[in-house]
Amino acid sequence: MKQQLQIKMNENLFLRNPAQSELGKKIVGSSIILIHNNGLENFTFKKLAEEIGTTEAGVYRYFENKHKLLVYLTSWYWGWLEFQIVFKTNNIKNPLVKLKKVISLLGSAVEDDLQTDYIDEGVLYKIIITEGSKAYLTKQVGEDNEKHFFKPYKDLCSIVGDIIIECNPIYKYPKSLASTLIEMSHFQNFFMINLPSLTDFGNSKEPNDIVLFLTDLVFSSINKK
Amino acid sequence: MKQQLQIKMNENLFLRNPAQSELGKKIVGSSIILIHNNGLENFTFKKLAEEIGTTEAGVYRYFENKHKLLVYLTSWYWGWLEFQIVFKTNNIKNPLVKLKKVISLLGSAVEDDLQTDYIDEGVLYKIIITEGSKAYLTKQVGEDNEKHFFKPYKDLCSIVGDIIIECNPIYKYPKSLASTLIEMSHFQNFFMINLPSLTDFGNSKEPNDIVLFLTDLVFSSINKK
DNA sequence: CATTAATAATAGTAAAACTATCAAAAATAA
DNA sequence: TTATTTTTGATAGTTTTACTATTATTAATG
Repeated sequence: MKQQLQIKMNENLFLRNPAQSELGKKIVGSSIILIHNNGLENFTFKKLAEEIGTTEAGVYRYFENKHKLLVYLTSWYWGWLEFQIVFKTNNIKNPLVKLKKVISLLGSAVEDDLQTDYIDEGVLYKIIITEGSKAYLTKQVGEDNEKHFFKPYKDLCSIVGDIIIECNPIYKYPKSLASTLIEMSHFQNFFMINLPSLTDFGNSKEPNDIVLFLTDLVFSSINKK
Repeated sequence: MKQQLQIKMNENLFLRNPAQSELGKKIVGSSIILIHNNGLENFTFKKLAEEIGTTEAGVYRYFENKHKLLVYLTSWYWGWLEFQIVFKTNNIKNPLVKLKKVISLLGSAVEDDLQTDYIDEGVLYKIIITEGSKAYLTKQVGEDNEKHFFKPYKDLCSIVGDIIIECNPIYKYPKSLASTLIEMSHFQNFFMINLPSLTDFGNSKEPNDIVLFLTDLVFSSINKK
């Protein structure tokens, strides 16, 4: 019997749980592809409905609107990434080694995880880079936060922050360094591809160079005497 | 005769130059207020037209669409900030002192600059924090970049990168550190206000704490032996 | 004063973002 | 297995957004 990874999602993000039906899974899976192809702004529920052979109303039965769907996708991603990080650093005792591993997991292109059949994590990673911050850069961030929509993201930051503290218990800015690290793993990637002069990796276009930069950035901060 | 600061804007951002007419100035000035009040997503040309007593068509004569207007506003801001930075660090010889000054200019709340009558820089700063990255986090970033829409932002990053290089000529990531610094001066501010657990300033809510964090971050990186 | 250019007023279209209804199909429970 | 509930498909409709077009009026300029 093959195991399936299930990410527990906030119930307020959807009207009907998309993970529990074929149509729901198609909505989630195809929305990732379509957002990647069209960009969030040009992605519509109508296009999505056509793509998967249902109607607009069919999509609306699962998600109230585009914003909730985006928050759902980003939450799923952060939950998935937290799992990856916890899983893959589980046996590492040395916090410095652990932190290095985290940075490389954050920065390297994600390949499709076969544990989840209907979601292509590689494409999801790409839309998180371009569209991810739009989930919280809104007027309703406060309300959304009260509904715990950003819990997976905050949990991940918290885990990274805790590792930083393990590395250096007197470092003053573990949370801000963690959020900086996570945000920059995406932004430097976006810049490298799209606005290369904002980075030092415009020529190589090598994701691992970002990992080296972030490693240098983080370890300089926490190793300072 | 009182001096007016004019920021030179890319001609492709508008259909008619808003800086050269009363209506144009009202469009720019009020759009800042309305985007701040409604958020970019709920801001429409219709609301803007009503606010300033013209019609939708009136606004469309100046800006092709909301995206171009946003890019215009962000460009204006980066151009203005570059001017502030160049002006206020002009007499500083020591690059370390200069860099510190830049960080504090980036991180501190902007007060209304009286040299520009129709733009409230304080409010503009706030919308740049929340909406600024949406100017380039789009599907058409490549095209927009070819039209040099992001030149003011790139110029600013370049100036900051050059100061970093002056501080430490062998530092390997001046451009990425510059873009990290600039992005984080906004993101940490946004997080501090809206998602405080992602920062170490949730209690104080003091912008200057962000300056201290960023100063520590940058100087740790460039002072490493 | 004549000409050109900018604006206001009005109207209209296409698409996006929803909501509602009802019948058919599928899942589930008795 | 049938009865019941749930989910989906098909269709239709509303409101708002994002735009374009037309013409008369007003303001600027030569």
